[in-house]
Formats: sequence, structure tokens, C-alpha cells
Amino acid sequence: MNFTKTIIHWYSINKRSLPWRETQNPYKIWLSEIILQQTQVKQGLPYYEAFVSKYPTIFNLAKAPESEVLKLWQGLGYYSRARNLHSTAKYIVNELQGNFPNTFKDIIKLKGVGDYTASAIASICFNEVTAVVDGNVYRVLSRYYNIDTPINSSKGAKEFKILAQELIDKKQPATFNQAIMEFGAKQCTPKNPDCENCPLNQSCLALSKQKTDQLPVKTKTAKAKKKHFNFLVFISSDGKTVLEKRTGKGIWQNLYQFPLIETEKSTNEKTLRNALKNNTLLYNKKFELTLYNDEPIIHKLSHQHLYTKFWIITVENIKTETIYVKDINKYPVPILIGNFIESFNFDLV
DNA sequence: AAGACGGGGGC
DNA sequence: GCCCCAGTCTT
Repeated sequence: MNFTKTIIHWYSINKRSLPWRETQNPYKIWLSEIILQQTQVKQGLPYYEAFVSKYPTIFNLAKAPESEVLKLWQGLGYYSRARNLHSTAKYIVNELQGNFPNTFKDIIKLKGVGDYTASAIASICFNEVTAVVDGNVYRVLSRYYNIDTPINSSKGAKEFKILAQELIDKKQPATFNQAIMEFGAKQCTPKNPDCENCPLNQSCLALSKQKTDQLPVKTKTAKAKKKHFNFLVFISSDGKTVLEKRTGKGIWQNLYQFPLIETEKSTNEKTLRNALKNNTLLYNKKFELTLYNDEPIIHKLSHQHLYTKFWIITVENIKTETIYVKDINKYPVPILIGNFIESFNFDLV
């Protein structure tokens, strides 16, 4: 059974109709590939449509302010993708006269573009014979060839890249790359793969050894740490509140949030009130403090579980940089904040 | 080599 | 509760 021919034939019958399959425009392919990093097609599709609609060309994207790009990205996560996307658009427009680099070697130099994305763009847009290795490819190849090298190791990355590069169809690299990914997404799925109806079930080594549920192998990752977040939702009598831009190293860089007090443990009103005495936003001011959510909202990220409380603080006026509540939806915020803003309904304030 | 980086969805 | 998703960057 010829693996490559079988995969391509399967794809010709089973491929989904997706907007980025109708183009070889490097801007659109690049955009789609960045959006789809660590993101399922179903989740990324509406964002792709929104970006193409708002920024039809790389010149439109390059002209936009970063906060507008982050706003459009809001809810998709991994916001460094959006920051790098915007930064790279400006670079290509300003330094390369808008000409997208057209070889793997040059494409991979772009910020936010690694081996996978450079291979995807080079093959799809420029017919370069360079194999993609994403989560789907790891799964398909580890099963078909019964390879138990951990896929999240540098040895695994090299090994699977070499194998994929041997298997790629030299005459139609773009089709093969998309075919093997689609095959992983729709046929050789992580759970309950449809081996019964698989065109490769006569030659798949994992299936013959009944090991499909043990492949691919991945070494353990650290489990999430608990954190306690207290957001201070200021409301002044003249309809203002406070949002701060996160500028630090960690999560949600360049997104906005209510002033945050992080505590070691879950905190109560008395403790928080005490902590607020020395807060520069409130120093020597009278305020009312109420807890919005009786039970902490548990927001789960890959590496952190955020136990979150929203504290409503009403004051006469605020002695710091404020925004009008009516403008609050213009700012890019983490989904945790966005959900609160939606449920709190500031319009009634 | 190991962590950090989001949010949604499957089971 | 754990794993995965059209991965990349930093330490």
C-alpha cells in the first residue's frame, strides 16, 4: 500500500471546503496558518473571515493600530500570535515593499513563523517541497509506522520531519501536506479513530498491534498552578472606570484588565479592604466595596487556574487615568474580563 | 530541554 | 479531570 498516494486519494474525496483552500495568496495563507496554530478549524474560521474582511491586504493590516488587531483577535488566545502577525505585516510592508518572502529559508525568518508555518506557506503558495509536521502529522505517522519517540522532544521533531519529507509527493507538495493534516483531523483522530473505514488499515502498524490508543507518545507536562486574582471594578458617579494595559512578560500582554490584586489565598472583604487602604487609586478616599461573584470564577488556562473575584468599588471620583464606561468595549481584553463585562451590564450603571 | 503562552471542546 | 488543537518563543 502506497502511503502517499492513498492519503492524496483519500483527500480528493474527503476534503472540506474551506476559504483558505481557494487561494494561494501568501498573505491569506500566512494569516490562516497563524490563526490555526494550536487552534481547531471550527474555532479559527470566524476569526479568519473577520480578518480578511477588515484587512483585505497586508497593507491594511500593517496600517492598523495594534490594539485594533488585538481586539479582533480577542477570545482566540495565544495573543503573541496577533502581536507577531501585526509586527510582521509592518515589516513586510515597510522593509520589503509588501513583497512576501517566497522561500522556506526566508519565510521562517519571520516573527511568529516556525518550521510548520514556513513549510505550509512555502508549499501551498510557492510549490516548495517542504513537509509540514503538525499535531495531525505526528499522530498519523506515529501510528502508521508505530513510532514511539516522544513527539514533544527535539529527537522526535527531527525524526518526524525527516520521515514526512521522505513521504511528501514531490510533484504536489501542497496537496500532500494538506491531505495528511486533513486525514489526521477527520480520519486518524486522537480519540476513537475510524480504523474500520480507513484506507490504510491493512498496513497500519499501530492498528495491527492494537496500539492506536497509545500513540503518539508525549512526555508529561507540568500541571497548572492555582492563582487568586482580585479585579477591582471601579465605578465613579460620573460614569468612569479604570482599565490598565498589561505590559509585563506573562499572559495577556498588551491586553487590558481592571486593576488587579493577586493574593496567595482566597481573600475576603475584610482582608481586601485592608489591602486597599494603601492603594494609590483610593488613598484617603471613601468608597463602597462589594463582591460581585460569591463563588470565585475558575478560569482554566494551560498553565494556570485562575480563581477570580470581581470587586465592585463605587467612589465619587477617581484619581487616576480613567476611561468612560461607555467606551469599555473598544479595548481588547482577555475573555475572562470580557465575560464579566458582558454579564455585569455596565449600561445600567 | 523545559516552560510559558488561551481558550474551546471531546470524552 | 485530562487531553488535544493546521506551534512558537523564551529561558
